[in-house]
This record gives sequence, C-alpha cells and structure tokens, in this order.
Amino acid sequence: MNPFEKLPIDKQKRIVDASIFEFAERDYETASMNKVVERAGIAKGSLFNYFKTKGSLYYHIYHLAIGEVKSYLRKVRDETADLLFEERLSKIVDSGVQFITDHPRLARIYFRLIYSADSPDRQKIVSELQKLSDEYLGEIIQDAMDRGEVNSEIDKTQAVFFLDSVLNRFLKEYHESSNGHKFDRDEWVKGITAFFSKGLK
Amino acid sequence: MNPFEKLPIDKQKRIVDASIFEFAERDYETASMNKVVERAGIAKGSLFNYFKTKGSLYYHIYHLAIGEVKSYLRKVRDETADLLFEERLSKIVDSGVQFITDHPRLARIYFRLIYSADSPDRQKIVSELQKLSDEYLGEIIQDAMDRGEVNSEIDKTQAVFFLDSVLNRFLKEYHESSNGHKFDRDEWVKGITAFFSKGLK
DNA sequence: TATTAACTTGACCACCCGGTCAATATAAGA
DNA sequence: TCTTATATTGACCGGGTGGTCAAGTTAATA
Repeated sequence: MNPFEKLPIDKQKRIVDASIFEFAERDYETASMNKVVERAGIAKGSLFNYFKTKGSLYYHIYHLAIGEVKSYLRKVRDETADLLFEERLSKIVDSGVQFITDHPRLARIYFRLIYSADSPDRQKIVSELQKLSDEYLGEIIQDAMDRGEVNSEIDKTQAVFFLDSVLNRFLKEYHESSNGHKFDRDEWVKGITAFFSKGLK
Repeated sequence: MNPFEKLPIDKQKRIVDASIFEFAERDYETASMNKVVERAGIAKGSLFNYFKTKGSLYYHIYHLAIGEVKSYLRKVRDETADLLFEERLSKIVDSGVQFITDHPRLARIYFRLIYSADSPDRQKIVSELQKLSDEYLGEIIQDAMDRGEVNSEIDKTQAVFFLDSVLNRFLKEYHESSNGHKFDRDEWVKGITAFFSKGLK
C-alpha cells in the first residue's frame, strides 16, 4: 500500500486539488512541484514521499481525469441505448458540456492530453485515448447502422474519425470560451446532429 | 532596419533553421535559446542582439510559418476557382498534405499553435488564425452555396466550423503518423469530400 | 596605417527546476 | 514515562533558464 493512500482523506484531497490546479494551469513540463506543495500546504519532501516523481503524480491525476470522463460517457451511453441516433448524439454532446461545467479543470487537463500532450509517454497515452474514443463512438455508430439509421456502406473508421473531430473540437471551443456566450448551445447541438445525420445517411 | 536583416543571407538562414528546428521540437516555454545558438553556431549575445527576447524570435518564426501556410492556401484557392465544391475540397486537402510534406517542421509549429499554443499572446494569435480560417473556408462555402452545390439554408458559421475541425484534425494526424502509412491518402480524401458534400446538401 | 565605429563573444547573473536527505516532530509500544 | 519506529520538514544540490555586458574582434573611414 503506497504511502499516499494511508493519508487522511482531507489531506489527500488537498494534494489532489492542488495538483489538478497546477496541471490544468500549465502543461506537464512547466507545471511546478514547488507550486503544488505550496498550494497544498505541505513540505516538498512529503510530496516526493507520496509520489516518487513528477511523472507519477501526473499519472495519478491523469487517470483521475480519464476515469471521470469515462464515467460520464458510460452513463450517457447506457441511458440513451433506445433513442434514435440523432437524439443520442445530442445527449452525448450535452453530457460533454455537463462534464466541462462540472469539472472545468479536469476538462482542461483532458484537452491538453488530447491536443498537445507534452506529457510523459505521450505515445502511449494518446493511443490509449484513441482506442477509448474509437470503441465508444464505434459502438454508437454500429448501433445506428444496425438499425438502419446510418448507411452501412460508409467506412466506420472514417465516420468515427469525423464524429470525434467535430465533437472534441466543439467541446474544446465551448470550454475555452468559458461559460461561453460565444455558443448558443442548443443551436449548435442541433446543427451538429443535423449535419451528421445527413452526412452519414 | 533591425540588425537581423543586415546579416548575410546564409547566416540568417542558419539562425532561422535552428529556430524552426527548436520550436518544432519543443513548445514555446521549453524551447531553449541556448540550443538555438548552439545549433546555429553563433554566440548567445549575438542572438539576443538580433532578437531582443525569446518572444520576438518566436514571433518572427511563427509569422514565417503562417505566411507559408497562407501562400499554399491562396494558390490552391485561385487554381480551383472553377471546380466543383467536391473537387475543390479534395484539392485543398491535397495541398495541405503537400505543405506537410514540404515543410514538416513548419507544420509542427503550426499545429502546436492551433491546438496547444502555450505561446505568448495565445489569445491574439489564436483569434488571428481563427479569422484566417473563417474567411478562407467561408469563401469556399459561399461560392458553393452561390452555385447551388451547398444548401444555403445551412448556418455558414457552423459549416465552416465542421470543415475546419475535420480538415485540421486529418492533417494533424496525417502529419503525426509521419510518412503515414496509417492513412491511405486517396481513400481518406474521397471519404472526407463525400461526407461533406452529403452533409452540407 | 592609425583611429574609430560596429559587431561578436561567452562568462556571468538571478532565478527556478526536480529531487534528496539529515534533522526533527509525531505516534506507537513497552 | 521512556524508547523506538514512522512521518514530516525544508535547506540544499546540480543543472538549466532567459537575459546582460565588458572585453575582444572585425570592418570602415581618413
């Protein structure tokens, strides 16, 4: 059992919060362990006692973020299993927006990961995320094909790619225009779903 | 006239090449002026004589990259003015692929800029690029609408957004899977154009 | 050639980094 | 209460950073 897990919960939380703050604010290389300990109110030696390296702390936080993303995705996937493709897509976007609202800092870490990723083992992480997205969107599209809502002639890999590109980009922009009055959410969700149901028909 | 422009062309080139190399390899914060001077074979003091700060060197290189991108875009836009939307789109993607092949390091700097951009004045740069893309793709789409190839009822802003998302993402992935046998280029160009001509009809 | 002007150099500065570890404070066991 | 084991601390280390500037080199002028 690693020393971090033996800590009182509130201390764990302080450290995790400080780390999330720092890794959301700056990318991996420029994020500072000094800033983390300062914010968490602990000594530097302690932090390096709980996490041997900066990389392992990042790993911990990154898994936290991905875990949370997965949980949102799973939930909306299961809750919309019976809906039409178009409605389903719309709910998925909604869920993404909700995630951003609930966890703006985790969202930031997530987008950093996808788009820039100067993280350690970028290669591994990115392909892990790619696989996650491929499987998830692949299943959504396969379902829609099986029900005849999406043209089965279309290359599934490409369809997933298009969906992934637009969805992630939309959520990223939405996130950046924080509490973004730049986007009329409903208008965009409608536009996105309409575009895809036509494009994939 | 700033001191850099007074330099012999080959020395200028050495410095520019070294800077492109460094800013392509590492992002703005972690790129090192020491590495640049080492690679360019000049003294540190000289570099800071030509460019007062790291930021201003970056600014110079970044403008170079954008300038090159613009030149490719202009060219393909003018050469395809008479083609159908679908063919035109296909030529634009081709041109993007060509740019990546001709200038892989500038491409890397460009993608860093778009997607992560821990650059100085990120805000300004990103909105500048946004505007460039909006105008460019906006014109392409407007042309297609005028000729009845794209449904004029569709929100143009959204159409541009979708196009921008997919094109940039495709080029980025193509770039990263360098000399990317991951993508059958023709297959993908066909898929992309087909998807958009259906989706925007 | 002698003198001045412009350019080039790299040692140096203050600062910050991730990581270490002897000293200290705290908790547990006898 | 005294002793041992464990957790916490922060001064310290080697190394890298962007940026400076007095001293040295080269080029231009007279």
